[in-house]
Amino acid sequence: MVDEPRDNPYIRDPDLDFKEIGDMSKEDAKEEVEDLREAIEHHDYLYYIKNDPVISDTVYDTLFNRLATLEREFGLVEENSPTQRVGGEPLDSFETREHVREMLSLDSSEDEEEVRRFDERVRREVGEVSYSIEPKFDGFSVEVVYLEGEFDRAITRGDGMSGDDVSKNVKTIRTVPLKLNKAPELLSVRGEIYMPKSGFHELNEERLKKGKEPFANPRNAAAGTIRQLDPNIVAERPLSIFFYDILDCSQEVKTQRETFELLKSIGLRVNDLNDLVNEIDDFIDYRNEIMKMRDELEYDIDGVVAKVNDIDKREEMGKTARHPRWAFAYKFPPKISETKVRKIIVQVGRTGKLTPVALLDPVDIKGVTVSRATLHNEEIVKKLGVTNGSKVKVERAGDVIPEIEEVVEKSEGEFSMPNSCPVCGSDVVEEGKYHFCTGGISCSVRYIFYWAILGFFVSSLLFGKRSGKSA
DNA sequence: GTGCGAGCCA
DNA sequence: TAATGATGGA
DNA sequence: TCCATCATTATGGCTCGCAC
Repeated sequence: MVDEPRDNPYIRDPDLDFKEIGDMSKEDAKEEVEDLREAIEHHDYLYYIKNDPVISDTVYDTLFNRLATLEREFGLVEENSPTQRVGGEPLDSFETREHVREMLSLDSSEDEEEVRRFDERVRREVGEVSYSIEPKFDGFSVEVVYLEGEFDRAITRGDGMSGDDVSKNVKTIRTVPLKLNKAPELLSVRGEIYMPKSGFHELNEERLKKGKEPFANPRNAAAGTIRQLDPNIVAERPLSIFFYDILDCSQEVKTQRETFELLKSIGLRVNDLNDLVNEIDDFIDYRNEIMKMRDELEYDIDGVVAKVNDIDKREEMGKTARHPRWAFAYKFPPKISETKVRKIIVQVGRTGKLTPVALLDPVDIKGVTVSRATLHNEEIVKKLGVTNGSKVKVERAGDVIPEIEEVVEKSEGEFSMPNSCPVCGSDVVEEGKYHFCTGGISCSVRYIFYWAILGFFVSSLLFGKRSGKSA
């Protein structure tokens, strides 16, 4: 638990009878600024993280304004002062930065059997284990680094090795502390940024009033917000964060449980639905319990995660190129909707591979309009029996990728791959389960250069127009 | 002001 | 983000 | 046979920069 600062006059029943600025020396101001910062940090913690404020909003605002005034009048503005959350100059672009350690994604499935197989593999490799279990948040993850207990930087996941430095934007998030309490010298943590459902709805109402397009769903609103170059806009959007992992820490941590305890004790916001179990059955029950609560939560989740609690055992299990081998996400079943296939089209990829894609009557699946779904190859289309005009069940696999589940109502005819390439007209050949365009380079070249030529044409027009004007 | 591609998130 | 299929190792 | 890995394909929403 974060300690209450001692000998600070602005914690409980703050004295708001401030000295006249004209009567103060710079030393006086410095002292007061330090007390105010410490107090405001603490009040932020109580308000945003513990949800248990000890002063009213008006008193808070008074303290905040006093701090801003002193900083301005005496030239005491500092980067990690609470007053610096808001505002700042817009960036030209984001800098790319390396993570202290790679940020992997989790292996996952909706299938209970897969979860049991994961458990068997774990026990085969490292013996008896307990699992730390927690919800899987549907936001986007960032690395946040604290040095000497002070906020240093925040980096998006990117390709896992390095990402964009979005520090200025992340600093506007009230649930991200700028200073930590008794923190290790070096601490790099992973957290999930999200937009609370209520904030999302309020934001959309405001946007409608202003005649702007509402956002489609909280996740994309949050992801879009963090890509804003102007932190002032970010500051007005309701973002929040949960921290859940340590990437690097100068203090030894032995288990996932200790991770949560450490994060909490230094003032980082942690979700409280996590638990510890010894049996995989308990994890499966947990998933079903959380699934029932899903709609009542203030944030979107797309499943639950089990992590081997003991960190030595994790190291023993290691990782693959994409996932740690000691963790597994048990996802919720995707929402299934019915719609009609308007038409099956065939796309040609960079390598000349032909892929059938179903164009659908648009349906809304959990805040996303689905209007097309890949059918992978001819064999799969035939196995499913998808034809133009048939009624189908669609889901979003992993709540992301549209996928045709089954045909509900067939229609006339049968799909087959065209004999000639829909892009260049060359012959099409079969290679295993796939079809390829024999136009080879000339097809893909034509495909790519079509745009290049168009671009050249347009730019030469433009060039002609400009030189005409200047002449 | 609008539209489109690139590049990002999942 | 997911699914697929080829490939290579145990 | 089982498993992991790789390359390739695919979706939708969002912001930004640039062209018009």
